[in-house]
Amino acid sequence: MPDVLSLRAALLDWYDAHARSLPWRAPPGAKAKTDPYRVWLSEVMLQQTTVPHAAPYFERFTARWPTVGDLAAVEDAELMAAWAGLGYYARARNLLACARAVADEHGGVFPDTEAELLALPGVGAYTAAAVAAIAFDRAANVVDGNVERVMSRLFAVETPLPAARPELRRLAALFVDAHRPGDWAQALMDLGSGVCRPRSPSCDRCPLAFGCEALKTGTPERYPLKTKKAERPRRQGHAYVLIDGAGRVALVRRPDKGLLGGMAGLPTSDWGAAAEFAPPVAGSWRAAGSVEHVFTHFSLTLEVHVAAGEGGDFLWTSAEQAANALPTVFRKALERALGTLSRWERA
DNA sequence: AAACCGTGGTG
DNA sequence: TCACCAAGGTT
Repeated sequence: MPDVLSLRAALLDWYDAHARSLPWRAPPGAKAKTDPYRVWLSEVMLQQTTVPHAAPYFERFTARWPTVGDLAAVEDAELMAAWAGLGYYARARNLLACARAVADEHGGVFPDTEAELLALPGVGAYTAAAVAAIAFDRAANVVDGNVERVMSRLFAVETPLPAARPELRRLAALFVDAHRPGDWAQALMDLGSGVCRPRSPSCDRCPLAFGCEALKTGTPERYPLKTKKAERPRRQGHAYVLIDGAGRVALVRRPDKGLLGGMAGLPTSDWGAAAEFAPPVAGSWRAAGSVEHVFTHFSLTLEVHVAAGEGGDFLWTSAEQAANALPTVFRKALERALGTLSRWERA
């Protein structure tokens, strides 16, 4: 059994020397903690999202909305447009709901306990613990995918995920301490992302190698064990790009719930095993080829169609503004349509 | 509690 | 190529 105290000391020492510098992070041991607003915003953006993908969004958001009060005052559509491309759009809806809850119910100040944080929209067990530890120095058990992987390897846990979650959480709790809880959480995540990686872990650079049970087995990358995932079904659909004389594009606002909820979108058919061509308005529609997109739980082929037209119950938006406000699947379709149009015009 | 919910990088 | 993966939360 690895010695918890030695491992703790080794990882904190390693963090002091090797901590990544990130836009939302205070240096190791810093007396002035990061603004809770910035910690919270970064944690929400980083849910299931890589640092390189989230970082530019974080910079834009904090430049535009420096405080939680500024964010709370933003219009829904403006926030959804700013989130476009980051994915998991429920996060953006909950982000706004959370900012408004902090503004209206907490006097514009983030609560500093895990329980109160957990009650906020879009803040689950992980995010509540992370904000409590990093922004408020609370001894919270911060468990994310990195921590699960590190624990599963340190203790060579043979139970596969997701069944192993409770056990991994108990193991992680063994290390939680009132001494530097925020640094501890971030040290574990830096270790998980840079050293104890899912594939080809760098055990030769690992400060915890001396106590790692998985390393002793000779195949540390076997951990954590996982149960097989179901395969992704394939769906088909049509997307309709209607363009008026001023070069504006007809967009719709998608329903708040469900896939891409609350986002601007192109008019489309239903998506299923097969899709019927039924454009939203009559006109001389021309086929512009297709685009592929992969969502979490299905793959989609979208046949793109273009026509000239105007009026109707649409949000008429300049092509440039549309490209910036649309989720990626529709941005692909729009680019396909515009590229095809310019080829036709040259011919 | 299993299913749903995006995107881009990677080997 | 494509399956896997990333600082999860909600229903």
